Amino acid sequence: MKISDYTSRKRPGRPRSKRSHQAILTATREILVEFGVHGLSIEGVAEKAGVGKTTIYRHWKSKEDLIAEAFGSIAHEIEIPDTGNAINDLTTVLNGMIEVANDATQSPAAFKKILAGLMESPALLNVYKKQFIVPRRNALKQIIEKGIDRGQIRKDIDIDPLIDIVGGSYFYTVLMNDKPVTVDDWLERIKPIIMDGIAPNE
Amino acid sequence: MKISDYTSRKRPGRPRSKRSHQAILTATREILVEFGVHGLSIEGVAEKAGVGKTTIYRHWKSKEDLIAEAFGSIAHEIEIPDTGNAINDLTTVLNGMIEVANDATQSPAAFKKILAGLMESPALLNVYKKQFIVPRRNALKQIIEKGIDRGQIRKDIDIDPLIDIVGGSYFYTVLMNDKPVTVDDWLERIKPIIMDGIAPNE
Amino acid sequence: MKISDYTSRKRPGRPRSKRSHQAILTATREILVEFGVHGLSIEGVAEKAGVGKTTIYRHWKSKEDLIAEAFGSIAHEIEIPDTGNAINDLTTVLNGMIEVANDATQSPAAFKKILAGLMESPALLNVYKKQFIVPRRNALKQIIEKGIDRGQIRKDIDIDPLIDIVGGSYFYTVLMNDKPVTVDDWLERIKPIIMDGIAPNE
Amino acid sequence: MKISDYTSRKRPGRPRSKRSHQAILTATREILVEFGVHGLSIEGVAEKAGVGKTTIYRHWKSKEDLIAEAFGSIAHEIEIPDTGNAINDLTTVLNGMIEVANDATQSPAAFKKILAGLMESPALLNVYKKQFIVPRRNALKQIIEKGIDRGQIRKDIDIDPLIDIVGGSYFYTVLMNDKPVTVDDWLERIKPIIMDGIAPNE
DNA sequence: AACTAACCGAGACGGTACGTCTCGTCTTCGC
DNA sequence: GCGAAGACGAGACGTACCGTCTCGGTTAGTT
Repeated sequence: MKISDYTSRKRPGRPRSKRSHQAILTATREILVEFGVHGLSIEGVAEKAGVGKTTIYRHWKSKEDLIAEAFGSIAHEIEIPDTGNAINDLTTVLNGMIEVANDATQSPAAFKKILAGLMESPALLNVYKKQFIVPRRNALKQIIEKGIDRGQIRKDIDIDPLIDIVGGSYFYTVLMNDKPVTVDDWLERIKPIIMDGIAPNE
Repeated sequence: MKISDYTSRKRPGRPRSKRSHQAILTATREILVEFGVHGLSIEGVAEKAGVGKTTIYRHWKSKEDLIAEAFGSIAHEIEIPDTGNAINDLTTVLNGMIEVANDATQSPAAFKKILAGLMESPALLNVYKKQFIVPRRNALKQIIEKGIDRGQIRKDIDIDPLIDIVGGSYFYTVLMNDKPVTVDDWLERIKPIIMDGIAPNE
Repeated sequence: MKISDYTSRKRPGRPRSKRSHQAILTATREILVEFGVHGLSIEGVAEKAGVGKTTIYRHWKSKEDLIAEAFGSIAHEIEIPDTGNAINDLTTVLNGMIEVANDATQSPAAFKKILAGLMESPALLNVYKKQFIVPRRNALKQIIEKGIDRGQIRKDIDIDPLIDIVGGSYFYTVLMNDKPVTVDDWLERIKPIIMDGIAPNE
Repeated sequence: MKISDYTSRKRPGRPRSKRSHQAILTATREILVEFGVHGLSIEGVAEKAGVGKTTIYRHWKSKEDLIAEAFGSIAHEIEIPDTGNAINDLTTVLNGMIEVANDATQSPAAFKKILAGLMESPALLNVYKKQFIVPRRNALKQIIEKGIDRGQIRKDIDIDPLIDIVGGSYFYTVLMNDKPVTVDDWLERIKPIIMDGIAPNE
């Protein structure tokens, strides 16, 4: 049983409080957005959530686990678009990445701070990988593969490195720029270079 | 005057001890390599360097400042190669980036840890930018420009985004992979995609 | 509620540890005896007591408060003798003062050091007054008053100044002599002078 | 040569500055009066005197030595009165002790603070003994002896304990009272008790 | 209805590190 | 060589959090 599986009702005794669980997650997310990973302390979360520290450690086995779950609600799952046009679908997914950075946290600077904070430990890095990268990488991959099938993208393309390039440039742009990432900052600038690489050979 | 400008002999009183200054930097670098930014404490540095904490705070105004300077000696300046062949020169610089990651710190995992640690604060991020990115970006830029002049690289290329892509993918590869970056992991994989974008149109 | 009132079980949360509380007091007393007020540091107490510094600050709001309480267990309360003979009773109390100096701290030099240390601050001086002087002064006063009633001490005596003289000479003897105070050093020497002043006029 | 013997002009080089020496003593005395022994730091003295710390340590080998000398100018030497009336002479000397406490330091509270501070270390205690007690004890002793010769004081008196009682009660009164000592507080209160002990038996 | 197991909050626990302070000493320059 | 300025190693200060532990008191679902 996962430590945070508070819903499981096999075991005896008083069940975990959903209210507390939720309050902790909310407090965590708010602190994360306002102060970043760095400025988050368990004691701070406990106070903000009106909860004992023990309760937090009962639900999550570490600070990192808590942050992981809270980050999950920022970089939520995505749907994979399928309009029949691979280029459009790619653009949709990539735009979605920008939106996460700018919208999900209210303040765009917050996303940068959080992202940077996730580098603090291998565990948190894995959170970023699992919660953010993997779903998007999968989406891109599927779209590209479909695009290749449809002849919209040239078929000798090496998909994984391409996605790494896109993901890396996203990551880099988010972290290194002082301003929030915009479509023009990132997508429009990399497009010409990437496009040459994926445009179907005629 | 910078707080760490211990050499300036305008001011009266006992001059800052070069020996202590150096011992602190060395201790910092060693701790950084072994334990990462996260595992570095001022008290640890002081003890390892055989120095009082006050001396550290006298030379650097914060932990970040100290790390910045110590990082500088890991990601040292580079020379810009000029063999007449832009592609070769680019490869040299990019190989150099891999070497920094793998050699400068003895342990390749260390570089990943340090790099991640530098994301902890905007100040440290700037250190990475200034100490690592800017010199390499400048090198790449010069080489590309010369390559364009010589007709080795097509001239409608948008240089800055291209370099961002390369830098981002480097950064991403270093951080996201569990193993040290190798030429094959990174350079050989991105080459085909990048090359299509820069190869001269004939 | 006093900060050190760890016994009160009105408040929620884990109760203060009596074991730690006691260990701190013991360590404090031992350090006090060995090194004096001057040589006592909170960190030293914490280490000797096997306790975190925070625990000390949780139980006592300052170093002075801690010393005050620790001193209390050196200069403990006294019982007021009542044998019917005021002169004997006085002698008992005064001998008790000598015993405190010589016995309670194991080493007589220690009492001198501690007493001197208590002069360091008005707060500590008050501790001495409250913990040491006041109870003894009260005892002497009661005995003298009873002695006057019984006609053992002349009734026109001015009690307070007399006690001041006795207390002062005690204090002075403890502080100024290099050796521990003995009955002969102090009590026997002042007796003739005092006695003349208190012997009943016939 | 005493370390503070700045006047000696045997040795080569720049002579010690009387100006600095004096400034240090003055600053010390002023800080002593205002903040007590406790509140005096060498760094504070250096700054107030406009002098380097080294200079202080060149003139006095320790903080205690400096305080000793500065205290000397507060509890200055006394003259031994000899009016032919021992009781009058005693009163003069004792009044002088009160004056030292109240006048020499401007603020009477200061004397209490300084006196308490002198208990901090055996060295300082010796300063008090040597600078303050010994001269006054000698004066009292001489006067009493002359008084005995003249038949003004009874001759079976034990002089030393008597003086201890007087000195102790002075010391005690200064330290324990919150207000400055006055003639009435101290001298007038102890007189009746002491007098009975010294009045000549007729 | 009583029992019991796991929850809850509050807050204490031993620790580590922080950045600041002052100690008494050391080291340089310029008079 | 003295005097000033100020750096030096040392170590204590009181504070902030860490992750754990310990209370009295809930809150279900068994018996």
